[in-house]
Amino acid sequence: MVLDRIDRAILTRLQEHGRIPNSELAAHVHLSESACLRRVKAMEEAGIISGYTAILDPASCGRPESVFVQVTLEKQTEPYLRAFEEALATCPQVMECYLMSGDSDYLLRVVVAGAADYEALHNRILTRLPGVARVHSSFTLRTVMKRTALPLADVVTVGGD
Amino acid sequence: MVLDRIDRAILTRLQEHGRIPNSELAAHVHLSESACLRRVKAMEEAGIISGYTAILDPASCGRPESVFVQVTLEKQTEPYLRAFEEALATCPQVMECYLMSGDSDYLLRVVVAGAADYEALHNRILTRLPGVARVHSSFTLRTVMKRTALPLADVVTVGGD
DNA sequence: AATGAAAGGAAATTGTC
DNA sequence: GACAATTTCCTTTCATT
Repeated sequence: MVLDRIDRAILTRLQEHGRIPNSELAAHVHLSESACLRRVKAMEEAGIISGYTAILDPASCGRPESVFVQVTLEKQTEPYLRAFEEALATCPQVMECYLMSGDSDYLLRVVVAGAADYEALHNRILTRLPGVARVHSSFTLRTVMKRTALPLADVVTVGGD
Repeated sequence: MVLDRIDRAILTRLQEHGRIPNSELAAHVHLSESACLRRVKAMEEAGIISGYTAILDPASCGRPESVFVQVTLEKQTEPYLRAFEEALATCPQVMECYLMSGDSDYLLRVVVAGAADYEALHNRILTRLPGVARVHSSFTLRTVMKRTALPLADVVTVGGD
C-alpha cells in the first residue's frame, strides 16, 4: 500500500487527536467525509493503523515511576526465551520488553508506585519468572519526554503491496 | 478526584479502544449515554485522560527498529540539562527520554529505519546535541511486547482532590 | 450530586455517479 | 473523489432519585 500526502496528513492528525470526528478530519485534509473515511478504514485494514487508545496520566493511575530492568536468562535457547516471554505477558506493570543485543538478554520498562512497590515486583515477580538468572534495575529520576506519534515525514510506501 | 469501579471500567475500555462511540461505551459500563459522557469529560478535564492517539505500526511507517541510547553530558548542571532537553524535543525520532540515576545521564529510545539510518542519526544529531560528552547505543533485536494500557486494578484516588 | 429519558442536531455510513 | 440518503450517534435539557 502506497501512502500519499493526504494519507500522511490523516495519520499525523489521528496520532495527535485519536478521537477526532471523521467530519473534522475530512475538513482538515480537504476531502469529503466519505473519501476520508474510506482512507482511514483502508489504513486500519492494512494494519498501518493498529488501533486507538486513550493516553492516561501515569501519576493519576498510581504508577508515576518507570524502572528499566535488564534481565539475563540462564540459557538463550528458544524454549527459554518463549517461556520467559509468555510469563511476562501476564504482568501488567511491564509496559515494554525488548530482546537486546549485547550484555543482557531483555530490557523491560515497568511502571510502579514507588521504590517499595518496585521491590515487591522485583522479589515476587521478576526474579521468579522462568529461566531468569540475573535482574538489574535502573531507576528513572524523571520522564523528560514521552511521545506516542511516530515520525511520518519521509514515509512513502508501506506494507506488503 | 476519586475513581469508582465504573470510572475504571471506562478507562480500561478507552485504553483498549480509544475511538469507541460513547453509546457503546455507555452500554458496556451499564450507564446512560449522558452519564457516561459526563464521566469521560470529567476525567479529561482532571487530566486523568490526557489525550487520545492512533497507534501506528512502526514497520509500516518506515521505522521498524528501536535503539536505546545512553547519553552522558559534560556537566550535570541545570543549564546543561535544560539545553540538552530542549534540543532533544525537536528530534522526532526520539520517542522516549528519561533522566536516569546511575552511570549515564539520559536514556533514550529512538526509532530508525535500520543500522545505516541510525548511524546517520548518531553522527549528525545525537553526538551534536548541546553538552553531549558520550553516546552509547544498544540495539534491540526484537520488540517482544509493547503495551499502551496502564494497569488500573488498584487505582482508587487520583489527582489533587 | 448523579442519573436517565427524550429531542434536536450532527456525524457516520452506504450507495450511486 | 463527491454527493445524497439513511442510520447511528452526540449533546443538551429537564425531570427524577
